[in-house]
Amino acid sequence: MGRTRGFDTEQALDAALETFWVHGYDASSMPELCRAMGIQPGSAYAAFGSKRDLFRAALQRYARTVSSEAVLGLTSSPSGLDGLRSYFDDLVEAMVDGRRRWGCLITNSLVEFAERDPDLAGVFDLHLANLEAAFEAALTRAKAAGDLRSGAGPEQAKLLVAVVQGMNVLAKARPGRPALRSVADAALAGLVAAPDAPRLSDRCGYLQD
Amino acid sequence: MGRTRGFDTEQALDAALETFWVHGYDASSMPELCRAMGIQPGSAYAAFGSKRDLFRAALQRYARTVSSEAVLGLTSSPSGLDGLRSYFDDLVEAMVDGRRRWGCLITNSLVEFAERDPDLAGVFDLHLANLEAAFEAALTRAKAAGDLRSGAGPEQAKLLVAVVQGMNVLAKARPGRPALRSVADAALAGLVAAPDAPRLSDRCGYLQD
DNA sequence: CTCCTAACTGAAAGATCATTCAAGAATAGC
DNA sequence: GCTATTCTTGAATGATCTTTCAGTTAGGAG
Repeated sequence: MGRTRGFDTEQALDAALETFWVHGYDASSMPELCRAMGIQPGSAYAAFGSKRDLFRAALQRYARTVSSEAVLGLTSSPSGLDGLRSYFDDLVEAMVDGRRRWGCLITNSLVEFAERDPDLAGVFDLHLANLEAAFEAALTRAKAAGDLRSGAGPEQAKLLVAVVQGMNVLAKARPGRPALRSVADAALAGLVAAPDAPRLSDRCGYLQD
Repeated sequence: MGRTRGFDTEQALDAALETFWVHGYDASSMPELCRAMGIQPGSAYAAFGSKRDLFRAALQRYARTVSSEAVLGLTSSPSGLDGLRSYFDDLVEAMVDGRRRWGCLITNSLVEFAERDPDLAGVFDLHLANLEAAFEAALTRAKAAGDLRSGAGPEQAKLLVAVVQGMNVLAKARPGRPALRSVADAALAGLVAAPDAPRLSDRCGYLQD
C-alpha cells in the first residue's frame, strides 16, 4: 500500500550509468544525475541510498549488461579465433561510433577509484578476471583448431586484457578508426601470424580490410 | 627587489605533481595540495595562478621528466630490441615497487579529462605521439638488426602504446610482478618470436627469467 | 469513500571547495 | 636605515556539493 513509484528504477539507473560513464564519478554532481534520471534528490536518495551507492549499482549494472554482452561474443563463437576477431571488431566500431567512445566505465572507474574505495576493488578484479578467462578460453579453442602460431596460446590472455584496457584509454582521445584497427590488427597478428610460411593456416582473413 | 620567495617552485610543483598522481585532479583539494607543497593558498595562487594551471604545469613537468626519462631508455640503446626490453623491464619494476604503482599521470589524466578540457588534449596527443615515435624507431632498428619475426615491424608501435596504456590501468589494481611480467613478456614474444625455427635468431634472451 | 502508508517535491542545512584579500613580514636598492 | 616592492599568512567569500526533511500528493486496503 502507499503511493506507487513514479519512475522506473532500472531506467533511472541507466541514465545515471551513462552520466557516470561520460563524465566520471566526481564530475557527475547529484543535481546533474537527478536531471538525467528525471527525478528529484529526495527520490534518488530514497531509491538508491547515496551517490556512492548509486555509483556502485551503476557499475554492477554495467558489468551485468554492457560488459558481459561484449564478452558473450567472445565465448559464444565455436571458433576461438572468430570470437577474438569479432570481439575486437565490435570494440573498434563501438569506440568510433557507439557508446564506447567514452571508453569503458570499469576502466575509467578503476583509474579514478583504485586508491579510494577498497570495496570497489573486488568489482574491478572480478571484471578483469572474467575478461581474462574469456580470452583464455577463446585462445585455448583457437590453439586446438590450429589457428595460432606455435608459441602462442592461452598464456597470452593477460596481454589481450592489457590491450583492451589500453584501447579503452586511447578511445578517450578519439583517435579514429584506422588507429584503433591498427592496434587490434597488430594484437591479433601477433597471435595468428604465420611468419615464414603463410600457408600454414587455412584461416587467413585477419588482414581482410 | 621585494621579498624573496620562501619556497622552491619546482620542489612545490613536484609535491603537487605527486598529489595529482596519486589521487587525481578532482580528489586533490587545494588545501591538500597546499599542505603537500608546504605553502598557503595565497602563495600557491600567486605562484601558479589557479588549480587548473597548477595541474597543467604538473602535467608538463611530468612529461618533461618522468615520462621522457622512460622514453630515453627506449631510444638510447643501440639495439632496438634491448631498448624495448629494458623499457618494459623498468616499467614493470616501477609498477611493482616504484612511483608507477599509481599508474601514469598522463594516462590517469587522459581518462579523467578527455571530455572536459580540450586544451589538455594537445598534451595527451603529443605524449602518445612521442611514445609511438620512440617505439617505431626502436622497432625499425630491431628489424634492421634481424631481431624481429618476419611480419613484425614499426607498424606494431601503436600496439605497444596500447599495451603500455593498458599496463598503466592494470597497475592501479596492484596485480603483482608476475602478472605484469606476463603482459610485457607476451607483448615482446609476439614481436621477436621465432616460431618454428628458434635458432633463426642469435639473440634469444627474451625468455631468460 | 476514507484512511494509511509510501513516494514525491523543492527548499534548506551543513560541509567543503576554489579563490581572494587585507594585513604583516622580509628583502633589495638607495 | 629607509622605502618601495614583493611575498606570506590565514581568515573570509561566495559558490557548489551531498544529504535531509517537512509538507504534499497519490495509490491500495478496508
